[in-house]
Formats: sequence, structure tokens, C-alpha cells
Amino acid sequence: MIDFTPKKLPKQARSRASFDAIIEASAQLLSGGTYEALTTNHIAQRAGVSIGTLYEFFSNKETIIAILAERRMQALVTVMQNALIPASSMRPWEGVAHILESAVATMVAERDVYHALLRQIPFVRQLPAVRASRAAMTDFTQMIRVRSADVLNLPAPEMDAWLISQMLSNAILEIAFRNTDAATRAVLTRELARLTYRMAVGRDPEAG
Amino acid sequence: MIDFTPKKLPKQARSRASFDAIIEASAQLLSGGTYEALTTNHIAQRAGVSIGTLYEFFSNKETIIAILAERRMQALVTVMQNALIPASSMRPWEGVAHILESAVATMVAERDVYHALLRQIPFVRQLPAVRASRAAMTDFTQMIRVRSADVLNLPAPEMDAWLISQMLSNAILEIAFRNTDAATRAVLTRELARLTYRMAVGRDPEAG
DNA sequence: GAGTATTCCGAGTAATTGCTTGGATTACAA
DNA sequence: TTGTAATCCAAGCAATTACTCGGAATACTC
Repeated sequence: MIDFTPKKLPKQARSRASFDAIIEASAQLLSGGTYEALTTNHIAQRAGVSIGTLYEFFSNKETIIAILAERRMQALVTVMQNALIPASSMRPWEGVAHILESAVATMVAERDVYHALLRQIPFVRQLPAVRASRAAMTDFTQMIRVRSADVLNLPAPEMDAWLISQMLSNAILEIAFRNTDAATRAVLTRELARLTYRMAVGRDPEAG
Repeated sequence: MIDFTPKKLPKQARSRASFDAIIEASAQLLSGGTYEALTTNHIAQRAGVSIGTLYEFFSNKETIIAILAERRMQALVTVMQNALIPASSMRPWEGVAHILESAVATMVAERDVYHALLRQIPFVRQLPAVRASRAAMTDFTQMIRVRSADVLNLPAPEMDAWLISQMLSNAILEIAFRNTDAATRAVLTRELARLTYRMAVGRDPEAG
């Protein structure tokens, strides 16, 4: 729909630093304020750059936070992909738990930023990287199914995959944004993995 | 946090009509536009009322849509509660399916309004009625558990209840906002009920 | 070192928009 | 009927804010 690519890409080291500073300044401001209160002049100021420079590279405000969102969501996918390696040698539901835990941890480290992006800015949900992260979620749940011997088949596999990935991605947000201690979050995340196993496989992972 | 009660309540029939017109005009404008494009002057115009009258009863723009949101979410809870009666004489997972179906149907009938409220306006999530609707969701999933004979116990019942209700409420939004035909939506909703049964009980409803 | 491209600057503009205000109308009560 | 409260009106204010523009400063190239 909308084009969220930069107006112009920085070509020298100096402007590359400015470009980055602008994006990270936005993150800083989002974490500690609302999206509503975020203004381009503030961003420029925080980035130590003039407003003119800002508009040299970004054609509008949305582009800035779109790029920020892409960065963070890409980071999230990478974290999950890296967690996939150790996960594959665990028991299926604990592997998923491990993947979910790393995702949650990544978001918790920048809770307010992720919260602002995913819960306060409508168009972020439509960005490619966000969709990609959801697709990754589908892959990971597939892992449970293929690695579990006797899977009770569901009548509509694609629909179930879609439903489960939607529920999972939403649930990890709820856990990450929730206001509790790390221990509770950990238990919640493991329980989530267990519930996911129940959904995908049709029985409890600890059941005979 | 913020006080979203009307500035003044209408006392005569005439103003009661204006009050209502303002709220429903907001709904009309939300359905067919974005929240961003919603202005108080537009609302007044659509309601056939002057901007002065609008501010006679509502102290600010947020209050208007907060009241609209409360109305719609209350309607949703009512629909679900009414669906509870026939549901109680069905097999557990089909009872839940029935409840979810009525919830989805209610939202689909005003898709854009619910979408705008719940996905474009950050503060709506914090309104009492929205929280209440989530609480209702918890109750309904409890229904499955208590009516299913041999339930595999989960280690942390409250956490699981919370997780399941979060996932359910998010999932019905995803289904309702999804761009498909009614038949697909119906299948998705039933599948969701089935997955919920799997989560809550620990086995498939159709399994021996 | 001249010439060109890139980067930076920040005062100012244009447009939007939530909301006020002072007064006109209408309903109700005694 | 008369006084009071409720309701309605819309021009316009005040504040915000995304973005432009003309030009200065800095970096690259030959």
C-alpha cells in the first residue's frame, strides 16, 4: 500500500550515523512516552540532528518508525532462528518453550518500544517483517507436530496452523507486556509451550 | 487513570437524542475511515448537531469513543451470555463453538467499528468493558473443564486460565477481522473451539 | 585546489483541529 | 405568564506539528 522506504539513502559515514541516530532516537522516545507524543522535531533533537537533516532521508514520520519496526522485528526473528538450533535437540515442547522464552526475553529487554510499535501504531501490523515473524511462528509450531510420533490429525491443517500461530504470537506479546517478575514470565512461557503442544498434538506432553 | 465519564448527562428527550446521535455518528465515521481521520467537527456534523452541543456533553473526544466502546463491548458480552443458555445443553466443545460463533457474528456485523476500536485506539484496551469481556471469556473456558470428566490437571490453573482467555479473545478478533467468506469464518471458529478444548482438557473432543 | 555532490541547518509556514465562548432558543415549573 | 434551567449554535481562537526552503558547511573527486 504505502511506500515506507527511505527518501534517500545515506552515502557517507557522517550521514549514515545521522540516519541511525534518528531511528534509535525514535526508539528511545517511544520507550518512555507514547506514540501520540512523538514528534519529528523531538526525534531530530534527541538524535542531535536538525529537522532539515531528518527530512533529507525520511520522507515522512511514518517511514522512520516503519524502519525502526522492521529492524526490531527482524531482530526478533533472528533470535528465534538462533534458538532453533539448541531447541532441535530438546524434547519437542521444551524446544518450543526455549524458542518462546528467547522471543519473550528479547521483547522484555525493550518492552516499551515493542509495546508502542505493536500496540499503539496501527500500520505496524501490516509491515512485512511483522508478517514474517508470524510466519516464523507457524514454522516453529510445525516442529512440534513433525517431531511428535502419533499426531491426532485435525480436519483442517492449514486453518489450525494459522490459528495456532495467531494465538502464539499474540500470547507472547501478552506475556512480554504483562507487568510481572521474570520468574512468573518464565512459568507463563513454559505453560504456553505446553498448551501449544496440547493444541498441536492433541495430548499433554507429560501424559503417557 | 483517565476519567471517561460524560461531562454532563442529558436530562431532556431532545438532548438525549443528541447524545445518542453523537455516539452513533462516531461509529458510522469509524466504519469507513480511520480513527486518525476522525475529528470532533466531523462527528458533530454527521450527528446533525453543532460542535458546541457536542462539547456540552462530552469533555473531550476520547470520552465519546470510550462510551461508544463501552456500548459495543457490553453488547458483545450480552450476546455471549445469551448464547450460554443453549450452549449448556450441547457437548462442551460445541457449546463453546456456539458461544464463539455468536461473538464473531456480532463483531462481523460491525467489523470496521470493532476493528477501529480494538486495533487502532490504544486506550480502548484498558476500558472496563473490554477487560470484562476478557473475564467472560475465562468463565466460558472454565465451562469446558468442569463439564469434562477426566481432565488432565495442569500445574498452574490460574495461569493457564489467563493464557487461554488471552488467546481466545485475540483469536476471535483475528477471525472476525479476517477477510474471508462466512463459511470459512464458521469453520475457523469451530476449529478454534476444538483447539480450545484440546488446551483445556488435554485431548481431542472427538478422540475416544 | 577547483568543482561537484552530499550533508546539514533551523527559522518559518501552512494546515489541521480540539475546544471555548457568548449568546440565542427551547423546554419546564410555579 | 414569567423566571429559570437546559439545550443548541457556530464563528473563531490557540496551540500543535509535519514539513519546506534557501543556503551554509563539509566531504569526495579529478
